Amino acid sequence: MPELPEVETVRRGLARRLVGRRFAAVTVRQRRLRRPLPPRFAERLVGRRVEAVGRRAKYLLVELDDGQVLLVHLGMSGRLFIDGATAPGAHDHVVFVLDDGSRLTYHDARRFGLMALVRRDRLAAHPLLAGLGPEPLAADFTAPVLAAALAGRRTPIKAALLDQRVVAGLGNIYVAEALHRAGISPRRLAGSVGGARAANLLAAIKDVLAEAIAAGGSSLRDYVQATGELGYFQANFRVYDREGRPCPACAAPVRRLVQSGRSTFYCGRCQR
DNA sequence: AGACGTACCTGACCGC
DNA sequence: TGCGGTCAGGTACGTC
Repeated sequence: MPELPEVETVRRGLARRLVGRRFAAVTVRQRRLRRPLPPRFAERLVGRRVEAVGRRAKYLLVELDDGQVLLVHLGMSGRLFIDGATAPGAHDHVVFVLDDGSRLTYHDARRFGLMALVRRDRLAAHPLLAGLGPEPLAADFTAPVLAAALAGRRTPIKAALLDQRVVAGLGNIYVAEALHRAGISPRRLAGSVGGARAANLLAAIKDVLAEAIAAGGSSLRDYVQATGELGYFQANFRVYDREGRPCPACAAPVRRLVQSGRSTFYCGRCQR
């Protein structure tokens, strides 16, 4: 799925196209996503004007003129794209028609995504958002904050960084890339990442996310930007999905291991 | 409390 | 060409 850089790329694309527009019609073709769409979903959206498109972690926050926020999570295979008048195809679950005649389609083969409607003043307390850790690119996400979140945890650092309560927005790809940049083994216990290591890791997280956003995100097998174009950060992966190929830093072959059921790519020489 | 396995769902890909 | 097995960017839940 889209991780933070991909969601941020979609957010920027949506903001350009949606802000100031009204929903003229909303068609639900499949309401069973990870959770069912809210009751009266289409009725609650039609006629509403979009005031802003924000983001928290991997959630898109479409702010509406009646104080509601349309919250969208893309799961692993969710896409949002503006298209013309083509007929909806397989896995096009929701079609939003805008007042300028353009259409926004939500497409999600695996249906691990979700949408919710939340009052803006209740957003922070909403169960989907309340437990999220700091935004990794925010100024107040600092090395001491990261070190404190990791302190005492006996789980591998790989698993800790995937935990959205520690830091919100990283997924399997960017965790692997950040750990490589920081020279930290994915197997190292989270609680042993403090001091200079935490500072290195913090910088690596911020750098890799910022670079990926600047590149328009990554595009694996089913991720496309809001505009339909492909991001190209995947060309810059140093370890992710590069098993057996040389580490860009030391040329040792990139290795793969499985941690809590998920692939981890790393350099056994650079990462300790 | 925290860590682990499993479930959700479909498609792509690989080897036979 | 078809079939079965494996894997995929995420999260939530049950169990220990």
